[in-house]
Amino acid sequence: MAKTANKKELILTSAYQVFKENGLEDTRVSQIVKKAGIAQGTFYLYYQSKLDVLPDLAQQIISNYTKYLTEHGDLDAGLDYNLRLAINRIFETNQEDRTIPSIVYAGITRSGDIDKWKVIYRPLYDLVANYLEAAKKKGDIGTDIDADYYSEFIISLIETTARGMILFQRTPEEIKKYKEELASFILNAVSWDPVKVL
Amino acid sequence: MAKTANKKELILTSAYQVFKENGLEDTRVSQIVKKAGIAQGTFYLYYQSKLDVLPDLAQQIISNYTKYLTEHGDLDAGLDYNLRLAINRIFETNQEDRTIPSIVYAGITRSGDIDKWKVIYRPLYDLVANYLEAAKKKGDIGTDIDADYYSEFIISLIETTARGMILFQRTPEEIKKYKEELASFILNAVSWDPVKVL
Amino acid sequence: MAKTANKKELILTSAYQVFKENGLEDTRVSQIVKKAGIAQGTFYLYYQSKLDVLPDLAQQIISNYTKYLTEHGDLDAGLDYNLRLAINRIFETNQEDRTIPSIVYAGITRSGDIDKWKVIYRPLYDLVANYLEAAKKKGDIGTDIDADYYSEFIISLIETTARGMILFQRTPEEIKKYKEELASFILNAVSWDPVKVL
Amino acid sequence: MAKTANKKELILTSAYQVFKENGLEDTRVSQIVKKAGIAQGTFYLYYQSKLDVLPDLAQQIISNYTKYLTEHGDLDAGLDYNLRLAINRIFETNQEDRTIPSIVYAGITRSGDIDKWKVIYRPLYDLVANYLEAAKKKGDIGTDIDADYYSEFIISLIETTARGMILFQRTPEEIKKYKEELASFILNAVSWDPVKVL
DNA sequence: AATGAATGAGGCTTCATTCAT
DNA sequence: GATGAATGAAGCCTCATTCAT
Repeated sequence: MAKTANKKELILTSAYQVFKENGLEDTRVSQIVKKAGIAQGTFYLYYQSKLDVLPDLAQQIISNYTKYLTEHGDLDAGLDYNLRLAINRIFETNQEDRTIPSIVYAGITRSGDIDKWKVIYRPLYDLVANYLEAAKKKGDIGTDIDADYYSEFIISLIETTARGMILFQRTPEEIKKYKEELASFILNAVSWDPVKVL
Repeated sequence: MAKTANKKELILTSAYQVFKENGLEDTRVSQIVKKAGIAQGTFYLYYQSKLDVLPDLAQQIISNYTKYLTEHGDLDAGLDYNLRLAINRIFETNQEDRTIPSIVYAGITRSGDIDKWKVIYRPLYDLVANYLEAAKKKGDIGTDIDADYYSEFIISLIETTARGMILFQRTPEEIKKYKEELASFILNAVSWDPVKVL
Repeated sequence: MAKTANKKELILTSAYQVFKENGLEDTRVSQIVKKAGIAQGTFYLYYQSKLDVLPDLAQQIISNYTKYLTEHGDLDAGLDYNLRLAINRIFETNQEDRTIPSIVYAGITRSGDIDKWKVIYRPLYDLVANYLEAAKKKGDIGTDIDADYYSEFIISLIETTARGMILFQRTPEEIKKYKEELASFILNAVSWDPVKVL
Repeated sequence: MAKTANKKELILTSAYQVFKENGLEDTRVSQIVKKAGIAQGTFYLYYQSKLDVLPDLAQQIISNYTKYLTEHGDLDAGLDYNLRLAINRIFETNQEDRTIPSIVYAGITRSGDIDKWKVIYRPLYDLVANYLEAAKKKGDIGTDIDADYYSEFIISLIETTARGMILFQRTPEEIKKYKEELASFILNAVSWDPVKVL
């Protein structure tokens, strides 16, 4: 039934908006259903609790990263370019929507279904791993690094640092500096030679 | 007054235990006071809410890291040695007590008093920055890296990765591998030359 | 229409099973329809609520008593024999299915249609009354007892006592003793002379 | 603290009144606390649910029977007198308050704590057993009857029959007749010789 | 400072019932 | 007749917080 997919979509969209407005803690199921224009009981037809929608939401967020980087990235442009693209995108997204770190972090932490999260992050990890493998072939970075582990470290570090920008309320100037230092740190980590901070 | 300090200590100790047993969400003030053997109202003489005790708890955890590394670290032993010491210590502590990531993260996220956190982490950041500066002087690592930023990245990355070990229930073998890769990643990031994974 | 009778039968059968498993309170219409393999709405085509099926269920239970006693009883065998037969049967049925007292009692208590219950019990009362009348003719029991009242007392007492066996979780030995004492009590009540407990 | 006993007493009193007005099913905890003039949460300091108060209520009801019979009964007056006193009292109490059978029956049925009920009924059983023993000594009734079992049967039968009066909405005339027949049934059951219905 | 009985707001969740298909 | 997604009223119960002692 088309209606079904529709209801779930409605819940997802409105849950995201309410989380954004009120934060995770202060979001009530009643607010979600009100915004979605559905009955209270309908919510429980699709999710068990407000936290239960987090994986689906995170799925969208992470997918958007992957989608954006796939569309705007350029394997030939070098690791440097693609890495900075990723940093910018993740920083900006977090900046625009301060609730994202909560959704993603709290979602992972509280979710009973941890395997879901592996699946969610997989495409993003693979994308970055591809960057690394391409750079290896071009001779830009060390051939002995393990792309699978390093891609995880890279994504984790970018996300964590982006989160810190929000938590500690960094100014735009500070953020700019952090992004540069972060890029240098990561590039150093993978490169044959240390990359100079510009 | 000794009594007063005693009560606060009691709350802290028992709060920690209850958090450990039940997790942050499922901890009730009533459980904390019960375990502490004090009256419900007494809790509010010292803390405003259960979340209000998190900074004090995190303070202890992070201080323990600093203390341990100060005692067991050795500036002359080289960055490699001290870094692996830090990784091991943080991984082990998280492994022994799975509630630590929640305490530290949720503490930061929910705390109204964000400046408190800067103070808490400062000594640990400084310690790692010292390692870097010492390594610079010895000519082990690049002189152009910014020790302040890099120390933050390093600590963040270790903590985030350690947390991942728990969340994704990594086996001891996997954890060992992760620790090695993580050390290599960080050492690469700061060194003149890439460090080979053993 | 055969289909219709079929659905009602399905509901009755599955309702009985669910009551048996979960008890009256904890039974949901959703469970009944699930077990019956029909749609939620279909239930309401035949019954107004879960309590509404109780009279039909009790009807079956009480009819089974009457049927069994009619088939296995023997007017010539004397009151003693038939009474013990009834006690055994009612005790055993209750023992096998602990939900029967609830069905019968709650059915009567909550049912709006009390006349239905008079009809349900009538055949069983009449059967016992027949036993008493036959015994009167044979001179075994007092001619001045009112068979209509006494048959009610007898059935009520057996059912109540049988229910007590379950509630108070009597052991098989205790139950045996209760059955004997109960038979003696009832036989004394109707006989010219007290009947000795064996 | 005197206050404590007070609150529990308040709950008990008002619960009884609300049960009486609305019946067991249609009673809400909110109604009980409103009538008691206490906060909703206070209720749960003393009872886990509305059903949880039933044993305490039944305790009072059964105790009242015992108390009344102890005060108005007369061992020397003979079993006949005391039995009719009990029948009258139980019938009248049930008649005055139609919710009593529900309280007592549902209380037993739903209570998790079945031992509580044994304690509640014990004094009443003992009282009737005493009547029987006294009658034995006077030679009024058979010496071979077991007073413990018979007293249970007698009380059960009176209560069940009294309940039937309400359920089937018997007229005062019918009730009178039932009481007589019931007395005769019970007296026959214990006597050396059948007692004539007057 | 310490106590702990009392408070009461309000979110969660269930589940009988409906009704468009 | 049959379906089952959707409804939404309504009651339970928790639990942080207070305050008289």
